[in-house]
Amino acid sequence: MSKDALPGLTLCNNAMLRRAARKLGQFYDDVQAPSGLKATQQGLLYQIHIGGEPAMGAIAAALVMDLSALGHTLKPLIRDGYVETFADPDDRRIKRVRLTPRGLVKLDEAMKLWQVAQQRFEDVIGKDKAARLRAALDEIAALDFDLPPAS
Amino acid sequence: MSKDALPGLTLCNNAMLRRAARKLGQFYDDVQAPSGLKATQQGLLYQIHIGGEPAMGAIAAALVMDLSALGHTLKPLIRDGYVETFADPDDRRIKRVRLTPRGLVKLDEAMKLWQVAQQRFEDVIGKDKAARLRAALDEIAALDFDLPPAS
DNA sequence: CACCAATAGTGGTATATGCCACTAAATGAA
DNA sequence: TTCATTTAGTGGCATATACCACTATTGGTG
Repeated sequence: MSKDALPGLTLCNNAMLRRAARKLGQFYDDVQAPSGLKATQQGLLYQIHIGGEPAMGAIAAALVMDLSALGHTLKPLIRDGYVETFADPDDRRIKRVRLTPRGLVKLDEAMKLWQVAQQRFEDVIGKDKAARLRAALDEIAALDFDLPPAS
Repeated sequence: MSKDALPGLTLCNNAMLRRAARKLGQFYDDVQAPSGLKATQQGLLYQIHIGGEPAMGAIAAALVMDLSALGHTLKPLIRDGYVETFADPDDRRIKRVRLTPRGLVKLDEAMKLWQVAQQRFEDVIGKDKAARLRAALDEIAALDFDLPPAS
């Protein structure tokens, strides 16, 4: 069997997803670079902002992200003074997160650039297609792969 | 706790893409774990396999990945003896990559698990929808965001 | 030939993410 | 109340990825 006959990685849903994520991530990062925030950081700040002093676990769940990964990602943002954490008074296991005033300003700044990137992407790909894509991606993020055997 | 009233990050194409990539990546990784390879590594081995001793730059281009990122990602695979590199005799700047016999065996093993993950995902999401999704993702990976140079 | 610009990779540094082992705090019995 | 269990985070380690500065080659030019 010749290698040339083998199907490319175009068939792998996961590989395609990652590849597109790299491409789009580079684009959004590029546009948002002047703010000093990566697109991921801007998204995280936004999530915290609209979350109402969310618990770390809540953020991680919303972003379908490992809790420890969230903790690591948060560190540069805390170091730079954009977010701060505090223990929930009713349950000291819970650590809540909020933006600092400085973080709020920075988020504002980054959001303006985000709009530019978002707009340009949708101009290029088409608004409808983008909406359909997001719907599909949302569905994937919500999937449950668990096999339904004994329980 | 439904904060779905606010314009969540569901609107950001990039955030949605990353989130779905995390989710799907975790699933594929999980299924492929018994092989000892991450899904990304399996994809990379596969790309090398079908590439015919590709140059590093060619791999990076195919995967829409930074060249230096590829170099770093390759290191564990070289360390574990799955791939090896050699200089192109006609152009010593170029470094070509190939699978070792051991790498080929490992790829075979991982591909069997990949099929399981791939199959299960498509069972859950629907084969048509998966195909359409891959097409959209392929399109994104091929986009050119450069502003028209107004020449 | 001598030089300079373009090309291909390397290494360092930083963020993004995941898993695992471990700690602390709350919970649910016994 | 006491103790096992569950829940929420932390820290360490490893891979994934990007950008930048730097090196080694190759090619084109005067």
